[in-house]
Amino acid sequence: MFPRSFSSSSLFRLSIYIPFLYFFHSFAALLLCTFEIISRNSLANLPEKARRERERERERERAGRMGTDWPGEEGSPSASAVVKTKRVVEELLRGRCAAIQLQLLLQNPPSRDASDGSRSLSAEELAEKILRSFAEGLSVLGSCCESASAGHDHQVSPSSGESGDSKRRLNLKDRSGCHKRRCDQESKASQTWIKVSSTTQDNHAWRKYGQKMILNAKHPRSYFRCTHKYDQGCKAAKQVQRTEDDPEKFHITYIGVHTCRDIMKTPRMLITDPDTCVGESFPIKQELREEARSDQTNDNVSSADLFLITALGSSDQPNDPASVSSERMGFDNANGEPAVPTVYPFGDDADSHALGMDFLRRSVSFDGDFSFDESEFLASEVGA
DNA sequence: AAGATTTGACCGAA
DNA sequence: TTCGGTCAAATCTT
Repeated sequence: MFPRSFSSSSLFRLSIYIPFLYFFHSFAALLLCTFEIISRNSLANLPEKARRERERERERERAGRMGTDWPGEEGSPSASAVVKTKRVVEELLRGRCAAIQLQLLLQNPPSRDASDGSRSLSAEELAEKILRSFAEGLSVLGSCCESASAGHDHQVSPSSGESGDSKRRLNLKDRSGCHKRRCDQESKASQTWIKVSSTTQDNHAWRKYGQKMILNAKHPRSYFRCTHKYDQGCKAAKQVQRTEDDPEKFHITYIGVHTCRDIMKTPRMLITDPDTCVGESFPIKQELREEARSDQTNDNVSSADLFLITALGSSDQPNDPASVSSERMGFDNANGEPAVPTVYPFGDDADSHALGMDFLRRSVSFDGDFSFDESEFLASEVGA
C-alpha cells in the first residue's frame, strides 16, 4: 500500500502532524475572514474625504501620538471619531496581515528537521501580533466615548502614559464630569452581562476598589476593576454580590470587555486544547484571598456554573459583548438569529470573552449568506 | 517597599 | 434627598 521507504515511525509522525496542521490552517482561515469582515465594514463606513486625509493623519500621529493637541480636532468630535475609526482599521489591517503570514506559514511549514524551535516561535509571535491587533482595536473603540467629551475628561487614556499615582493626586473637584459618566453608562449598558456562579474566580486579574451596602440587600456589593486599568487602559469591571436566596452563590455583573492582554495567558490560549482547558483556572491572587475569607472553596466550581447572558440593554439579543461582536462579524445564521448560545456550559472563563475569540469555542456555522473565498482573498492581498 | 484591600467621603443620577 | 458608583488615604499583606 505504501512505498517501502515509508518507515512506520515517519508514518506515525505524519498521522499526528496532519490533524494539527489542519487545525491551525482552519484557525488561520477563521482569523483571516474575521479581519476581512471587520475591515470591510469599517472601511465602508469611512467617508471618502476621511480616507484622503489618512496619510496626513498618519503623519500627525507620528509627530505627536496621544496627548498632543491638534488645532481643530478638539472642537469636532466627528473628526475625532473618524480618526478613531481609522486607527481601528489600521489595527485590523495589521492583524490581518499577521494572520495571512500565519496561514502561509502553516500552509508551507518548514521541514521539521530544519528548525523546529524557530518555526513554533515565529508562529507564536504572529499569533501574539494578531491578538494585539484585536486588543488595540478594542481599546481604541472603547476610548471613543471619552474622546467625545475631551474637554471634561481627566481619565487616563490607554497610551497617555500617566500613572495611577499621578491620577490619585487629582483634586477632588477634577472628578466632576457628568458627560463622561453618562457616556460611560450608555456604552457599558450595551456591554454588560451577568453570571451566577458559586465562585467569584475567573481567569482575570481584578482589583477591588470599593464595597457598598445596597439597600434592601443582605450582602454588600463589591466593586472590582481590571488590574490593567491604568497600565493598559483596560476598562473591564465587575460587581460581585452574594445572592439573596443562596449566599453560597455569587451574582456577578461584568461590565465592559477586557482590552488588556495578559502576556502569560495569551499563547496558552492558542495552544491549549479547548477540551482540556475546561475547568482549568488561572488563580487570581486577590480573589483567592476573598474566597478564603468567605470560607468558599473552589471544589464546587464546575461546568454547571450558569453563565447567564441577560438583556440589560435595549436589545433582545444576548448582551455578551463577544456575541455582539460575533454578530457584527456576520456569524449569525440565515434566520437572523444569533449563532451563539445564551448559556455557556464552560464554567468559569472570561478569557475568550475578553479577547473576543468566542468563536473559537463555539461551533461556528458558516452556512447562510456568508462565504469566504480564501484563495481570492489571498490573491488580492498579495496583489495589494 | 510595593502592591492590594478597606472604608469613609464625594459625586452624579433619579 | 437618597442611592449606587467611584475615589483615594489609610491600612494590610507579601
